[in-house]
Amino acid sequence: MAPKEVPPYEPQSIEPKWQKQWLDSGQYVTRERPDRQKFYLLEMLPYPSGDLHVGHARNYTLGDVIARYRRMRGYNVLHPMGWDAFGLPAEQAAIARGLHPREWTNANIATMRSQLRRLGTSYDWTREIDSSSPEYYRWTQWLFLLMFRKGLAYKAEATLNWCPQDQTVLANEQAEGGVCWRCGSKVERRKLSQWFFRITQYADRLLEGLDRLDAWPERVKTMQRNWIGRSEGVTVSFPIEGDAGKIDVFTTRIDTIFGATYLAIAPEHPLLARIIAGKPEADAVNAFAASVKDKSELDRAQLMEKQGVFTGAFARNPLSGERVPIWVTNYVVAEYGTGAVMGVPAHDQRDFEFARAHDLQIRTVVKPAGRSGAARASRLPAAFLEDGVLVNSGAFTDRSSADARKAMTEKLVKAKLGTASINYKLRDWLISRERYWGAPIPMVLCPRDRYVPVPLDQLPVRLPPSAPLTGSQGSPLAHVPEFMNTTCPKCGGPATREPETMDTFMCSSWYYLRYIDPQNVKEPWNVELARAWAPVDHYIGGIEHAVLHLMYARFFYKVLADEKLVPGDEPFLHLFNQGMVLGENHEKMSKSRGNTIGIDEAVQKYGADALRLFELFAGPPDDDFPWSTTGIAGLTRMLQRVWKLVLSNEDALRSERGRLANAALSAQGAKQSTAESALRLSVHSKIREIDQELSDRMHFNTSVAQIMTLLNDIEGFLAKNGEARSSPVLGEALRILLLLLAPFAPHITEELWQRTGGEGSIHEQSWPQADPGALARETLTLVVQVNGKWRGTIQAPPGTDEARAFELAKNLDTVLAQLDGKPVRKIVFIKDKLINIVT
RNA sequence: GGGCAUGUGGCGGAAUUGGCAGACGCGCCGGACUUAGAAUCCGGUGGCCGAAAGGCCGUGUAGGUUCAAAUCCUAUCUUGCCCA
Repeated sequence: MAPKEVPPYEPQSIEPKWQKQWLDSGQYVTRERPDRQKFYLLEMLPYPSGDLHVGHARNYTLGDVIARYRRMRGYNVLHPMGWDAFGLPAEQAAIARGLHPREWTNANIATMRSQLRRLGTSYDWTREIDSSSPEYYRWTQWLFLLMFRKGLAYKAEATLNWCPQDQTVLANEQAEGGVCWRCGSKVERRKLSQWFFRITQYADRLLEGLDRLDAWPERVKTMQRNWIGRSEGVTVSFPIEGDAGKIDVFTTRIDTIFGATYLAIAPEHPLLARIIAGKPEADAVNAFAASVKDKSELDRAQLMEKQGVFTGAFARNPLSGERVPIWVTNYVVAEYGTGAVMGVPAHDQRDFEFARAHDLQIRTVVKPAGRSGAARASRLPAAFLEDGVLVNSGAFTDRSSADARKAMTEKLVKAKLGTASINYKLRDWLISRERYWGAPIPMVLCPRDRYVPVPLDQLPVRLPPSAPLTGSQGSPLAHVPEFMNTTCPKCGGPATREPETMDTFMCSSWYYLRYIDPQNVKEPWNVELARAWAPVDHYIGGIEHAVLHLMYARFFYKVLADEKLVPGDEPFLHLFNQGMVLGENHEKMSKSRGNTIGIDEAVQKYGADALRLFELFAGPPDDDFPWSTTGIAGLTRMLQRVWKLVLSNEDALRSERGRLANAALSAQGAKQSTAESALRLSVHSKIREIDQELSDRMHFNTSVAQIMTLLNDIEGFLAKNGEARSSPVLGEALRILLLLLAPFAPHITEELWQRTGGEGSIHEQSWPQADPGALARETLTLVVQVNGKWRGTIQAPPGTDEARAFELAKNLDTVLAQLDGKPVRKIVFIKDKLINIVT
């Protein structure tokens, strides 16, 4: 039988056809199916920037492959999509172009939604959410009020991070290293009254939960642990000389207190003004403090030189009784700990550098265990940071660091000069923003009743349709009288609304719960449904949210768990951080570098299936890889070969389908030719290996390679066995090829399934099962080594013993030549694998 | 400075448990088809020696453990990330 003429493969026409069909038929709408095991698969909520490139396409493709695979495996899959639609860029665009943020956002959502559909993703679009819609932010406000009721939301004045570019305050996490997480501007310090969430109350639980997240990348957990920054130590008081006050310092190394030769305090320290009052040093101190305060946190953090001035005041060391000078320095930050540290130059590197620069005493009080005599301080090249044995420490001399810490703490506690305490780097989460495009904070300020929450039945507090957007002058809402002027829900008197909006990280801290019950108008979600679906089984997103979104969402979830609104206490079981797609020049893809490849462009040129395959094939999903124009062309070629192969051998596929079950094929194994058995071995071993990747390891690059190999094997089989075109083994191979390829390239497989008479959608078929009969081999290839070097292979039936293998091996010419009559000293034999002859 | 990653052909990468290094793809070389090209198909493709059979070398570098090391250990360098 001559190969049939086949029509050309035209992704541009078949792909949109199936995308429409899938959407119209509601094939991917998720229904409650208590009879099936649930699988909640989620990619991080995207911000509708309206600008998707092939790098963004990568994690949606990864997610879609998993979703399609799990459905074929019989899971009830929840795979939703929505928009993190509040946020600054919409407002900036409004200022720059006079567009309303709503219009700009809607246009971007429309673009991105169509781009995602054009990729062939299988989202349940009936659950789509828009965090900037009143139907959604009503519940964000509801959650704010829940926090308020639980005493977890409060308003307080503090010195905060202010981004001059974005004209708003930022949470600590969002100003890491002193720069704005969004725009990279240097952050300024401003004293303002703002709303906070008491995330610090959950610090220990956030830490403890990390230990149970086995399926999270270790580095994300480490980053969260570092950010929370728990340290155990002592808060110890240094009484100020000639003053009733005292300076509290926190230290994890109380054992070094006898080496404290000065105290360093932040320029913002509350007692500073008092201790310098009337002193000759006052002017110099004030000038220095002012110059430091002027600098941004970034400048302060990056300043190599440790600067400071003496205040003229002294304090008393509570254990040694020694008099220590108090300095104001630029390296102690008011926000951390108590805003003061004890300077122990011999045992802290920063103190060491500072002491060197300002000629302060360096006194060794801990020496390495087992060495006699303290090193001479003047000759120390650096501070000695480790634990050891105490010297020069009064009654504590000769004790170990650990011992001394215990004893000193006890003594200080008894004397009421210290307390054992735990310090965290984590600060409370600042959630108010001076911007328009966000969810209004549902609080009313009444002259009589102070802050009064808006009653739940009055939610949502709607954003006014417009507000003056200038990018300056504080909260835009404050300039909208219709919004601001209201009545107090408590006393009915005139009152004003809170003019600030919420951090958009609040919207994304709970959205995965809204997908579970997106149309609910009575509550944010139904608790029973949450029990059925939460937590998210597999979460895919970028490493940039390691601390931000992922910590906020965990905090929310724990609060909700306390309220019994969700099952368990961690929202995301398995976390996956995908790598980046770099430009063809191996640089990060960005507009400014001019190396971006848009989704539309790529789909137009190569088709969605080829794009998806390339994104998966180019490398393991957690590594970066560069875009390659010739690389993706190779995937188009592969799809063309699949197309031709299947259509020109349609008859084999049709005749096999439905008539011969796997079992029947296996039973007639004896009747199969060697070539047929070899083909079945290839087919069924691919099932097994692809299965393992899709459910465990997620290295889809090797799965795609397996499918390519299978394609090569089928073509090779046909090239050598032209007469086998009607073989049921060929039919089975083609059917399984299509099924295995379906999650990766959903359109071409759907089209071929239909063209070859398959019933229903290929995506609703069961995933193929590897047939153990096909995997059983008559002979295996054993590696033969002489002295650990490869010298050939032998064919032997499974279970061949050492003696027989040695017989076969020593007859190989290459082995004979190597043995060369030398006596065999030892044989290493690994059954069914290898024999190594040692001479 | 500390911690965690990372390093394999011309390129992307594979080798899941210590057991044939380089699967699969790209690129390149040769051939078929073609007036020619494109597309497609077939063959080759780590380096060195060799007509071939085959041999030697080879996973950043230097050591080590082992019958056997890309894989384990020690030191060191590169690049990246996090912390300071």
